[in-house]
Amino acid sequence: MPSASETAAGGRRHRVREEALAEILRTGRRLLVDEGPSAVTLRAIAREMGMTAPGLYRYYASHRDLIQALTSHLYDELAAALAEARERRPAEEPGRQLREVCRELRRWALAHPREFGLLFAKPVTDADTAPGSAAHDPSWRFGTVLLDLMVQLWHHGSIEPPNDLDPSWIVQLEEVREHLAGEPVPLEILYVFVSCWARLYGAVAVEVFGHLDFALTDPEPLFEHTLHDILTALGASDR
Amino acid sequence: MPSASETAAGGRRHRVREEALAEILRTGRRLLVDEGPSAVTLRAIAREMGMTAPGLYRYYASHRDLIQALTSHLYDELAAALAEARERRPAEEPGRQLREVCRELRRWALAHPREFGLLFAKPVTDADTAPGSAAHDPSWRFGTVLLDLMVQLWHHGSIEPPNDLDPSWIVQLEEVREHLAGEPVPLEILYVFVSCWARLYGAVAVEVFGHLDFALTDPEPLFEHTLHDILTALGASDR
DNA sequence: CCCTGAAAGTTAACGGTGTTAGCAAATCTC
DNA sequence: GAGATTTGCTAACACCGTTAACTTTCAGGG
Repeated sequence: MPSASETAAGGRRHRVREEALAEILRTGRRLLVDEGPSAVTLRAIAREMGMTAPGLYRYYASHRDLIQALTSHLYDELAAALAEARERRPAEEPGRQLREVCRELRRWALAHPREFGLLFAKPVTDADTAPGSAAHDPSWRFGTVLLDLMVQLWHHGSIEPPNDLDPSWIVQLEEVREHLAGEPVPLEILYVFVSCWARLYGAVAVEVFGHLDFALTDPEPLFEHTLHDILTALGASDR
Repeated sequence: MPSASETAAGGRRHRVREEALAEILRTGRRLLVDEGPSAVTLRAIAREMGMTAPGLYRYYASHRDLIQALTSHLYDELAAALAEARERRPAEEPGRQLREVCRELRRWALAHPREFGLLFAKPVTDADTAPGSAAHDPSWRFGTVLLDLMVQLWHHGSIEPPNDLDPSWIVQLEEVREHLAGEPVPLEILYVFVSCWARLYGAVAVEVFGHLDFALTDPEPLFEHTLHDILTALGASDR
């Protein structure tokens, strides 16, 4: 029988372990923010926590795993921030909700550029995110906030589907469809979703990665223009 | 007086040095492509070249400098590829030229994702590219290929300037204007250029960085759609 | 022709990194 | 309290960037 000091979350031992796991990630993130990705080192994290590097192997099997866990955590944090932004507008107006969510994505990215870089500049920058890896699910938890909202928008608004849908896409789009709860979404509509996501990602990335610095100090108006285009494509014009 | 074995490029000694500099970069790039950015290491490069790591310091002052030189070289290669693509269409049709150049940018990025990542996912991923650093000029040599073509397009075509140009942009845009040869370009037109660059970068980056993999196997039609939008905004519709 | 001096490359070493093996202590379970 | 499990340690290995000091190579001037 479990000891009396247990909580609902299953065992005191288990609880302090969870706290240690969290502190490792917290420390790693602080290093990431303060000194850049190359400073997120097992020894540095251990040093900051007052322990030695090999001790961390009781919590993460490798440096790679630790970074992956941090990535997952950040995806969740971003998804939570987006969900919170969504709630700032009534559910009856998914257009306004989506606008708020897109703005929050940009806001979060600008406020946390290092974290954004870890999440969204990765697959090519270093180790490959395997299809079934631990970073896959969290990335979906993030993306679903956007996709679900687009589905709502599809119900409320009037998306005009493209007339020329490349047949090679159908296979992959059907896999995406399975990830969406509720009634099935037409593939043409999914195409619009994907193209809007591409546009949104591009608008945020080009700014956060510094590829507008050569010309603009404040790209916000440009982003707002892009956002307007996106919402129009989704049948949710300015009001 | 110089020895008889000299070539036009100034001294045999100097020539073998240039070749060594080039081989270092070549080797570093091969490591980048074959094993990822974290494998581009002084010791690995030296090992592949049959020498020892400290020897490389006769050529580059630090690992950072070497990476920066590699970055510059890749910017130049990309710029050359774009220029070559431009020449595939007659100068009288800057619209077709620009389309070819944009396609070549995507082609190059997909064929060299690691290199693209080094060039275009950097400022946030690690060390900061200082404003006056050596990577600044090469990045301009690349960007100018696009900007010059847009200027040509402005002369030939009909770009409709936006009616609401944020006043805070004027200062920075004027700095961009100085980098362009020939007659001065109106700031409103420059705004269109910048917004098209943002769109182009986003379209390529979202694909190369793998953020369409969840949905699409072949994003080319999506890119072509984006490209059509870009050319339309520049007053160079499909034909 | 040899002599000089710069350039190129070497080895040895320092502190940093991820990672493994083996051990000691603390803590939970019975 | 005894046994088992978890947690953290130290020592060590291979790799990294970087520096210092040394040797070798070799172009060029007297």
